[in-house]
Amino acid sequence: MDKDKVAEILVEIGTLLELKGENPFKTRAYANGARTIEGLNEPLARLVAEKRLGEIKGIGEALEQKITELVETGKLKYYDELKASIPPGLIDMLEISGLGPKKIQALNKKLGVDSIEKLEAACKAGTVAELDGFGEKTQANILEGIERKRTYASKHLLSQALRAAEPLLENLREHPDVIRCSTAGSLRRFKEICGDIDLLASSKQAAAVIEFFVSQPGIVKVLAKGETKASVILDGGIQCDLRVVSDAEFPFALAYFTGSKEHNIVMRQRAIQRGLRLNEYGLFKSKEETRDAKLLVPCKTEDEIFEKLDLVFVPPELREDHGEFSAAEKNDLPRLIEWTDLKGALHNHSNWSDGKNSLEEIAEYMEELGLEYWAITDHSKASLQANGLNAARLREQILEIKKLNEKIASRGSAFRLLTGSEVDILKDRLDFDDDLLAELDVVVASLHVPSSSEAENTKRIIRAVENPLVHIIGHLTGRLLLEREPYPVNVPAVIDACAATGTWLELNCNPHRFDLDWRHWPYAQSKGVKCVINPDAHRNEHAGFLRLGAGIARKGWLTKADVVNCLDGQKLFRELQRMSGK
DNA sequence: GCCGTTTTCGGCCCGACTGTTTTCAGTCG
Repeated sequence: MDKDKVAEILVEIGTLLELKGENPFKTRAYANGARTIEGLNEPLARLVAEKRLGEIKGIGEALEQKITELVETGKLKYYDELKASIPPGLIDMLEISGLGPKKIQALNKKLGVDSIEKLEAACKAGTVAELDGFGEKTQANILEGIERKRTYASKHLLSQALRAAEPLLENLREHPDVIRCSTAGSLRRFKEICGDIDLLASSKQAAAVIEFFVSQPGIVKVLAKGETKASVILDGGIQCDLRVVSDAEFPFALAYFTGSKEHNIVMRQRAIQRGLRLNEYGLFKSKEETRDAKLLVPCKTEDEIFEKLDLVFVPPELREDHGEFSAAEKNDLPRLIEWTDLKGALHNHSNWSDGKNSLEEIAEYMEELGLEYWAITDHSKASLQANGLNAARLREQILEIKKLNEKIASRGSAFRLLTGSEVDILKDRLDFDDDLLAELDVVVASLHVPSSSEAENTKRIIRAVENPLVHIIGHLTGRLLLEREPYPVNVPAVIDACAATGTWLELNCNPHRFDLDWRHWPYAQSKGVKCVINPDAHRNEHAGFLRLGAGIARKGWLTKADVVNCLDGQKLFRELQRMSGK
């Protein structure tokens, strides 16, 4: 069993224990263990075989035994028994906002509710309101929560969350009572999927800012509104929370609301170890709760908070407790890539296959953006649904692009379109012969019709990796976020193969894909495998995906040196030619 | 369930908001 599946089961055990009313620290131990396993850079099977799991922080005796059983037998008796003891409907109920383990337990024990349907019926019959600790209001909120869960998914693409957040932030910024404001939460950390939007503002007039916020256009419901905090549902179903603090508190609140839960726990632990207390209002020289300004360790920015905890500044994207603390302690954090480092892209489409724009339109637009190169890699003939090019049309396109490039050069511009193909990885070969591939500047090989077998997919992809004419493996796992699971493929094995041949791996920055996932990049980087951030653009506006892609690359700890399309035109052309032996 | 320069037991991050209460439990982030 692979590490992702193991991690998934550990998370589920944590959830099940939570529903049983177990000690919350115990349930957290499972969630922590899952994250630790997920973030391993070493093959889990090897750690198990060498009995070294226990050496990892966060994995104790009990978890070591359970993970070993999972890896060696593919099953876990403890998990199966636990799962059988809890009606599956209770887990679904956890997704209703306002319902947690305690309430669900009470509903289950006293009313026999074990599914969302039964819960809805009980609410409508009025029996929920009669329970101790419940009331009319709670009953109504549960019904509303059920309705909301049905109407809206509670997960949103990063790009959608950004689009919804930007106008709100813009308006807040212009409000006269707002001193500073920022996104926070998963959005600021650049998670590929956001559950909600977190906004933070500083002001001397918190109440006025809250009032202003809840009256914004596009708000369909106000869920909660207090003196310093409001929660609303936006058109489209995204929940948005605003917190308002004083300006002195702002950096502390920003750090607090940006870090993942796990990151924040470590931050607070570091404060405690230093005899301090950290919360969203400040860092205090105190062991008890306080907001006493005399005890405050003043910090004007987030940098200073990290400094006081003997850390260098950790960029928001890294605040996941995925190793940033040990690196920041040693001043060993990488200088992450910036989106402005990107000089072009190597996987894009035109109206010759399934894209919208013509070659001329693309060249003009990308040159205008200040990019140095843009590869046209239309689909190959096997992708019928995408109007893939056959050999004759591709050769025709190569000529077109050469002519267009001459025209651009004659104007004295250094911008170039590159010829290329996104060639299908077929069952036993690539969709084009090597002769044709050798005529192209860039070859991206992608698997579009995977098999259901991991071994088979991995074998096909590695065969493409080993073809010296293939520069890049496109969207390695084929996932579509919130739509389609990744197809089964042994990612570390492909990374190892790329390391051996020098083949590049794509970070497809279409916001529906973000494939390869950021969690895999530290391993790729450790093996010296280079990344190419590609928008897979099907229309000119998709060039904007590059900015998102750089954010995801930052989340994967990548630097300018790790990303091929940070090279300027000349260097990149030389690299492409060197790889294919020209 | 994990962990240890307050160590092998007794801690484990912290505060806002809501609804049900009349001092607090549950939930959320």
